[in-house]
Amino acid sequence: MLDKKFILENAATVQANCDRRGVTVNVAKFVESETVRREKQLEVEQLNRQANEVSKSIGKAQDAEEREARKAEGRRLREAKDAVQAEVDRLAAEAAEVQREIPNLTHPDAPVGGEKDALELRLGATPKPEFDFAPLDHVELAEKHDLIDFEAGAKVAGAGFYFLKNEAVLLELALQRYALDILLAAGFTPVITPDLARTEILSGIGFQPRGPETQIYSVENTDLNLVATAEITLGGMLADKILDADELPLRVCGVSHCFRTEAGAAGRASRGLYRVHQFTKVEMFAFTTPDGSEAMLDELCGLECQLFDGLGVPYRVVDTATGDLGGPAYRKFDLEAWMPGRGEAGEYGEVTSTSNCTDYQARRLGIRYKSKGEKGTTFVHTLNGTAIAISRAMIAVLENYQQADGAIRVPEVLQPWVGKTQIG
RNA sequence: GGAUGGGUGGCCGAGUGGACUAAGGCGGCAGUCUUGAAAACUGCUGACGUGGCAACGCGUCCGGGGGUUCGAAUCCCUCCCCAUCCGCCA
Repeated sequence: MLDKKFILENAATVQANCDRRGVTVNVAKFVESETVRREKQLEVEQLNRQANEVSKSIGKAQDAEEREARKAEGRRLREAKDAVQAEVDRLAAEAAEVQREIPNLTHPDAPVGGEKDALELRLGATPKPEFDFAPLDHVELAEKHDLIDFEAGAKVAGAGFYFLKNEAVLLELALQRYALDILLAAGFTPVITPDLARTEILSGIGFQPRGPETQIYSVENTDLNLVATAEITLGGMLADKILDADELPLRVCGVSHCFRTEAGAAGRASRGLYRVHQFTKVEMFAFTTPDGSEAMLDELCGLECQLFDGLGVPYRVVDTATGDLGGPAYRKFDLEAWMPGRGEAGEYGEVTSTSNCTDYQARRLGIRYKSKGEKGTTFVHTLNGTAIAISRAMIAVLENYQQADGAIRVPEVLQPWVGKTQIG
């Protein structure tokens, strides 16, 4: 979330930013509640100070009568304080409600508009494959080679779940190892995170688990939720910590399962593995100083490119438009892989996403840093990026690597872990 | 699931109603000594909010919430979390 004082002092800018992002928020209402709250808060502090003075004087009272008189005075002051405090609490809740809805600021270079207005920045190293046959989509390929059982998934857990079988299992593990090796070389600390997290952590990262259109599965009778991404657990890992400036930037990568309800999403574009309720993901996360986050966003995006160039999958990089940014993101780059079986004659489909969330998450999670020899603390900047989301990477690999005879070649970088050069 | 013990500043840890203005230590910063460093010694050193150019002042904060009291880290209620042991278990 944004700093209260910042919103007060830049109300017009904040409102304009919300409008550009297509988020309906009444910033003026926040300003009104917060302004009055501050005035009332001063009253509370005055009354507290007076009451404290009275309390301290009681021990020095000369006689019982004076002591009783001062007790009464103290009681009166505390009651007066409680009344004003109640008003302050009400106003604070009112302001907080608006504050929670206000998204992060936006990078000035981000394209303005909606999903269609994403700006293509560059293409990957691998050209789109030229097929002299009609390519199959991953669902057909998976069926042909007995790689995925959607029917059993639906029976056991419902539509959107699946069993991976045979080489698909080896591919999943190979993709994880492939990503981890590259990230280890890039200085990331590998982590396997919990697959569940407390509501408080989810909302710190910017998810709203109990809302009506939530993407999040919650566990009944507990405060736990299935995580939608390891971004949640990796950010939460350092919640309430004060780091040393020397430790920054901190790079961690987490392996977790990801669970998403995908409420309201269905249709041809969601066929097969593309939009599922559960998948495995290797996620990058970084904590930086404020002046280090822009470079880190480029670093994370560069790693995503390295990963997909290495896999030999064609892709493009896009700069997400303002209206399509999630609340915490200041700027977001997506990699869209070429999926020959998608749509009528192949389409790009999102496979990774990397965001600079500046201090928006850190402020909620209480993650700060301290520089040697300086007083005070500063909120860190947090960034996240997909290394490999297994299900979508698997679509891209299967569809791009299919052969005329129906076999699927295994990308060279995965062969050591898959243990074969082709499937079928 | 059962039993017990815990949650206090960046970290460790003392503190059972009024000088807590939270002891002490570690760490950090500055200085003395030293060619330099280390050691030793001396001093400073929590967070957030608020007012002030500043010195500094005021308020809040001892896991969360509620209560008792003129006054709570301390007493009461409640919830959460952590540790250890037992039971069960991959």
